[in-house]
Amino acid sequence: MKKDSQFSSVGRPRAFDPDTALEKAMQVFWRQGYEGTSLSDLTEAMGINRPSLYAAFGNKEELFLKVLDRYGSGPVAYVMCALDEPTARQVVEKLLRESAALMGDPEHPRGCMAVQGILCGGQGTGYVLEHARSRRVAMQRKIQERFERAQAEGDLSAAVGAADLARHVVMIINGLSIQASNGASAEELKAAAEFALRSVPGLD
Amino acid sequence: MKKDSQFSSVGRPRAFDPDTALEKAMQVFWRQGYEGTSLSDLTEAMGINRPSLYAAFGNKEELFLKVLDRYGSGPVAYVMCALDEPTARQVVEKLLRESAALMGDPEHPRGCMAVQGILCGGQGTGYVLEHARSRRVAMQRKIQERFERAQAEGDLSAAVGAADLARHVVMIINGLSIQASNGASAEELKAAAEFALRSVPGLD
DNA sequence: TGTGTTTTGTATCGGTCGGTATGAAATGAA
DNA sequence: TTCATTTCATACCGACCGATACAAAACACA
Repeated sequence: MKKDSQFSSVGRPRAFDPDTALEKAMQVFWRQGYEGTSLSDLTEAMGINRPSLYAAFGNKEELFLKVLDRYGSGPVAYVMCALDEPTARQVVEKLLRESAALMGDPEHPRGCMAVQGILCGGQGTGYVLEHARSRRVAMQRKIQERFERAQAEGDLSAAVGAADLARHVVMIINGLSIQASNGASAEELKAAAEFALRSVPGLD
Repeated sequence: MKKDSQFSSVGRPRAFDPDTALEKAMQVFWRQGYEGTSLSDLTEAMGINRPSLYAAFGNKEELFLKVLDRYGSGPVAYVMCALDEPTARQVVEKLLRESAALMGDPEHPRGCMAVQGILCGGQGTGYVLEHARSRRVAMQRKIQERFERAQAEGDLSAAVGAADLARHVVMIINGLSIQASNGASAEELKAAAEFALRSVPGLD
């Protein structure tokens, strides 16, 4: 019985901060994708050596899943936050504007990590690919449920399908991601979000 | 001075058809992406061995570029074809409907190859990545120029920016691609295209 | 039947991949 | 000081990567 993931006061203390190391790993995966990132890339960026990485994070797959968690609760936390907006219109506004802002932010790599780093993949990447895909689907479902609530509360027309609208919004966000990786500037992304916002039907 | 790419009547005849081999290669790259596809995957799918592949197509990079050409003049030829429609509205309709049809077609891998197989990439894939990106940008520009013509011809409101509209349409198409790789059915993709079509502004 | 030419199959190249064995170094406890 | 425990750094593992060397095989031509 090992007491893993529990920091122990005995033994040699680790010479790195797991949280900042995870942040560095996220940057690399974000920029290069899962398959495009080698362990050498990771250890160099994280400032640690291989055995330390495996001891702290398991292996490359598990590290990426941890990075995905961090990504969801960090840079794209605005998604869940946007669902708390009072009306469907404000939810969509916040989703699109924050997405454009994030993907145009020069501080991060371009585009969405869950799109950038995961779409493609050979046979060895089945598990990671499936995991990230289910995350994207889950996000879309959350948005759909929010729209269903909005219809029940009366601030969204019942004429449009909540599933259709949610899918449309997610498509716009993913479109923004690809525009960003195509080299679109922050201003262009902002303009694209506003343009799409003007065209979404059913939002009072 | 070698006379390459010219079929010579002398010497042992090749035992495979380069065109069908290229088709097989496209299927694999489409499904697995550039980095996710190994030479063993390619030779197995194409039914040829390594030296034959190199003699006929150069190397992995050149093969992928040839596949990209084939992709543009084959499965996605409808894009250039759609630009010949008489009005901007019909152009957009054809673009979105054909995109949804292609990406939902169970005969091909899901999604768009230029998105699926190229977005992510490490340092070694710079040239291929840049090439495919410039293709996506060029396609968007073609669509923009078509809209500018439509504005000059009067079937598209001058109130909307041609660049904005073109970018929006491309974003929808790319969004469809990601929906497809998320597992959306052909019917869902069709519905998504119709929904987006209803919401595009400026189309009479 | 040779002879030159091109493709074929096999076997292999150096390099890099993800993942580890091993022992030294650094701590708290005894 | 000594020991148990944990992390550190080095060096290495087999497997696979993209790419080739080499010679046998299959053709046209003489």
